[in-house]
Amino acid sequence: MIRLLSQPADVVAPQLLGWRLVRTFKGVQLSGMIVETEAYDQSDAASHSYRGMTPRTKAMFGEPGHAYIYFTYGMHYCVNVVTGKQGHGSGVLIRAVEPLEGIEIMHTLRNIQSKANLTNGPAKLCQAMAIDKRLYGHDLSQPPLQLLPPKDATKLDITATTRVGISRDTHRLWRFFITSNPYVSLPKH
DNA sequence: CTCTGGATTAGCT
DNA sequence: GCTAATCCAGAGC
Repeated sequence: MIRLLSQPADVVAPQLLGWRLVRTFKGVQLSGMIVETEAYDQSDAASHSYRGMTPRTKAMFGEPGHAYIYFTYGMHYCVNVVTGKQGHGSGVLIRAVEPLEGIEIMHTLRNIQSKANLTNGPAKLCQAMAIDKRLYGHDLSQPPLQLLPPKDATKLDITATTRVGISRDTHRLWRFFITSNPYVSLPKH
């Protein structure tokens, strides 16, 4: 797993599709299959690591396989899997998962009335899985937040597009999702 | 110190 | 399609 994660973010991002994100929360297991990712690298002006290491982005420059979590728009958290070698600032943003276990708890954590999906957006899945800054820098090989390989080696049909919500380096095809999966954040694009 | 805008989302028009 | 919500990192002075 570390062998995979120490590669560049744009190489790792499509390969994390089909992996599971497992959160142990109050003794209950919440899990989902990763269906959408985006790559960010220090050479990329859209990345938080572009301007070098700061207290906020420290984890992106740390060990691969740990969590880089950031807070944005005054209310949302998003989670990345740190990639690349120690000292290189890169990571893979988890943009959507397909809920597998603990779906009722996720509904409670999301606290929404609408039928909008539970985990089809980077901040939505963090809310549904109780992921916030307490897990900043967490080693994803350990509970209470783990990244686990797919159970089977089915070859996935993957689509690559430009990334969502950025205003610089917009041309890179660094967003990856499982083609036709209903749990991606923006099926069209 | 002050200012700006963001790897977003829900709810309304 | 539009925008409020609501915090703080990063930049500029």
